Amino acid sequence: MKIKLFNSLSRRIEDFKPVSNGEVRIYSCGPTVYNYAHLGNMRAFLFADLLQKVMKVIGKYKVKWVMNITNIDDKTIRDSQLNSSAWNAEMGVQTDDAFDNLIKLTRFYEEAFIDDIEKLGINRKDFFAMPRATDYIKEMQDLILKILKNDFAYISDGSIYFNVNNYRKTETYGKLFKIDFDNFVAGMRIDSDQYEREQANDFVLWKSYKEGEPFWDFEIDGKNYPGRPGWHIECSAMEKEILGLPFDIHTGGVDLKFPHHEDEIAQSKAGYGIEPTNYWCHNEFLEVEGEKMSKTAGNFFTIRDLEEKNLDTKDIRFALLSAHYRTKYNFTFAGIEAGHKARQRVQTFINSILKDITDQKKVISELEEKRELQTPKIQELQEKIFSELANDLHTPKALANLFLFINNNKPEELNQEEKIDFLYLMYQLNMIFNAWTFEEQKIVEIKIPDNIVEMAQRRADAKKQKKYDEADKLRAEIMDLGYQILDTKEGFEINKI
RNA sequence: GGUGCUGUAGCCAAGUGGUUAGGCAACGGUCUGCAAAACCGUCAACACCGGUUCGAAUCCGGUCAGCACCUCCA
Repeated sequence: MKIKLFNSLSRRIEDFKPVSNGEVRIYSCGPTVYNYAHLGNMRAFLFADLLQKVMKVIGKYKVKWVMNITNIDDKTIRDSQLNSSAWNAEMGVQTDDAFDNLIKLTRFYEEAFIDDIEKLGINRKDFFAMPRATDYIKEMQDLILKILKNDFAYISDGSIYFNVNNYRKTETYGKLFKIDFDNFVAGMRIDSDQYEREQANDFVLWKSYKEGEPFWDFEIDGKNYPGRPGWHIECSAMEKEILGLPFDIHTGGVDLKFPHHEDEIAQSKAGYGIEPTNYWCHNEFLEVEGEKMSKTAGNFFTIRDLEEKNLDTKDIRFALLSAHYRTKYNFTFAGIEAGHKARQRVQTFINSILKDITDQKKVISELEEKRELQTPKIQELQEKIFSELANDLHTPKALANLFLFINNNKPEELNQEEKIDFLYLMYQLNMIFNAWTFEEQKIVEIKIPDNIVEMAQRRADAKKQKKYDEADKLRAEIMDLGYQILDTKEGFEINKI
């Protein structure tokens, strides 16, 4: 199915056409690993994951998905410095080697990051690569040399800056973000080091070495400029090296449009002579109870925080995916609960279908095999759901269609073929949403301890004799022991909670 | 100041000029001694004021309110 995407370059929804047939190359701005990623970060990564999954499942593309790990920047350096208060024992022992400390700290948070996204249903195996910035210093230096050679950069006080004014003579600076240059420059001068730069809005490509910081040698025309890369150059070099230019889609949060992505375009054009990508896709922010969530504001939740509050990470994924990625998502605990209920309703429906299938085991084991839908009813449902997802990843409408189907169809009214088709469709859909399970539904004989069964029996007897106080008391006791009594027409059931 | 976004029922959230978005909650019902679960049903909205139109949540103008980015930030 043809995919449509909103492209930040044109500010409209466009038909997606890959650079090479049948393959999509995606680069996603990844985390800066100086702390645990928070839920707001996660929305960006969930969006990127949604995109690559839709490309695979609905677009039938082969996907190369790259997400970088920014492990060198002001914050990773700050927090890894000797005697930093951000250091903890799990990272190891600090040495007087700044680079060694940097790697220890960032590897620690990198591992934590991957754990966290996997909890949210993002599979690390889906990444073609997760390059670390420090592994591509050479490539960054090569790009900087090219930009210098093309006269779009200058050296000042040991640092190297991009010359925006020169660039603007022949190129557009402000493709993703309309810039009012008069105002923009004036505003920027206040906080910037104007003595070092020809223009306040010139951004840094290479920062000169400072005492106690990790650094790399950089020889230009026989002279060494020890230092480290600027933030924007990292992505430009890595995406070219790993994916080649131009690749298909670059993702990130809306805040990255400027300056980060604007600068990526400029660097790539100025150095390689080509823009990095054909489609820029940006997700909107996540807010908490209507307020912006950010690292600096301190009102953020990490995945770990939410797990401590006993939230199911599957519910978090589902809730975030049930809003469109280009609208602000308002995170509330009530919203997560609503998402949980909604997700369970679908699961219940799937389970009732499974219950009615004659050879469940076989059907489940064959779900992952390629298969054409046979029944018009489910074909129609698939068409509705898939075309919504293909239309700029419209998950809310896709889910609305699913719920309409569930509301209008009873499991027992579907015939055997329709049931199998439905399961197959849901299996496909689950490759995107990662919210449901397909497990054999049987009357499971859970081992209930004898004393619990005995108590339940006593409660049933009490109930029969209309001694409800006693019955309720026993029910409460059983609940405290971790079991739940459910009355049925036949008698009662005991479930482990 | 510049750039941009948003304002839809109790809450969340789609809406591409005309026909039920959807979810949660609530309420009613089936089932229960009561519950729980499940299922069935009901319910409501378009910030405000003008305009265009046979018809506007949707287009245009204005007003008000909120938010974000321009500074590290997904």
